Amino acid sequence: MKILLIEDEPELRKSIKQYLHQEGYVIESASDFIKAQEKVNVYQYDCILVDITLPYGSGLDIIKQLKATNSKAGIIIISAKNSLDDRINGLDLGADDYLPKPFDLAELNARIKALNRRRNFEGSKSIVINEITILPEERAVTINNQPVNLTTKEYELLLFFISNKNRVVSKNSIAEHLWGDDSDQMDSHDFIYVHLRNLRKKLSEKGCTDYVQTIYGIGYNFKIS
Amino acid sequence: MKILLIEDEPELRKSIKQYLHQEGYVIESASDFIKAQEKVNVYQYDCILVDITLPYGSGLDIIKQLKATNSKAGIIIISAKNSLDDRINGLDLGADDYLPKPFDLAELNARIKALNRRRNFEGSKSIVINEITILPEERAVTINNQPVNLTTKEYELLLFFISNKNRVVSKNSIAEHLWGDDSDQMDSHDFIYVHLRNLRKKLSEKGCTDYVQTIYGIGYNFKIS
DNA sequence: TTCTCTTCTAAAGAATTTCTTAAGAATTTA
DNA sequence: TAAATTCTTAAGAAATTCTTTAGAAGAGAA
Repeated sequence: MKILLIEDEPELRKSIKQYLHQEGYVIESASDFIKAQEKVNVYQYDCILVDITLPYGSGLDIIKQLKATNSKAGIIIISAKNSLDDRINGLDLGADDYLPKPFDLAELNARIKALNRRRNFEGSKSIVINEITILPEERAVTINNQPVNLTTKEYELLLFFISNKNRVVSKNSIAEHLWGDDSDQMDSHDFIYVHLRNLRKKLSEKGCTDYVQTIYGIGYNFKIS
Repeated sequence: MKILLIEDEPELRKSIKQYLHQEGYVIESASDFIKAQEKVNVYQYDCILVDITLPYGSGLDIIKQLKATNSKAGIIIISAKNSLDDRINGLDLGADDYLPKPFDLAELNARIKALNRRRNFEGSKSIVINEITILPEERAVTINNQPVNLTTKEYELLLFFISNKNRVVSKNSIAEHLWGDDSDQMDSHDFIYVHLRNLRKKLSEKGCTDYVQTIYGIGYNFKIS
């Protein structure tokens, strides 16, 4: 968890750095607009704390720049300028939160945590299991960067296995998860064999074998080391 | 461009709806707090026009709710209560603009446009996706500098795809965005196939193929690298 | 109005996925 | 080992979803 603090006032900068370091964050800082720009252009951060009034430029322009480059960092404005206009401007530009000075360091920490909670919650951008990568938003699966075309059932099956990795899942629990209520009304679950086979085949065609182990009479186990 | 109007006064509601419809927006409305809540919880809007004084509740609580759920909709307060307090309250809660009643419909339109300009790329001068260039202000699309004639639906469809690039969009979400309320009353969404086909055709005539990928049984994915 | 362009309806058939069935292989049990 | 059970694989039927076409209905402009 890497944070960039953009703040010109030395005392405040120092105390924030110290505090957040204690909280377990990796924290860097910039003391003016130009230094901030340099940092932002070169490194990636998970979160950026930015003051609006800076020597040589405005924090708002930093935010603009971050957004223009599609930075994925969360942005929290920390500013004494708590006029509504500034606040609205900042949030409009895409900042995630606004914290008026003076503020409690614990409050800042809470905001950072909340921001993280929010953005991790937005659905993890990717799930990586060795050579298998899943991008849920794209509903796409790649193995060694080669796309794998999975049908709905195959995709759901894979996701179910992965969310139960290194755990044995029964045929029944698979059926329940993939077919829900309908699974009761089905007189056999044999077609799971078919979907599983197709999934295994597609995975092994890309070189992924032995992931889904059969536990005879019990179920299956998606094993990853 | 989908707008939700929350306003209890029938006459005003009707005239705003009519006006904004003419301006080319997809517009839905809610006449009280409870109906507004239902709408807001279920659908996504680009912009929400909200009156503060409503039957069964306050518009301010709607705004709170929107912010709590991380809604990305722009919020414009339209209210007769133009006391400074209310205004500040609303803006503090995260509303983007405040329009005191009575107001000119043209003024409302201008505010909506300004809000859009601020928050999404509809305001940006141009959107460039490889060989595709879109000039939102002119509502013009070119491919390799050759103009492409798109109908309204095709244009909106393209914009919706691009604003969700590399993400799967379902047929339902397409319908909701392009037809709003009306999409419920339609017994099928098959006509999306037609518009999509026409869009694909026009794109491919200029050499743009394979942008819109079909995710069988799920939806579509506008893929750009 | 008449003309034109856009949007929607309807329907055929192509493509894809899902499920059924069944033969045979593997594993367990007796 | 023989029998019973469970799993793998394959082929194909059934169901679903998508593409494409043609044309009717509707909206807007001349």
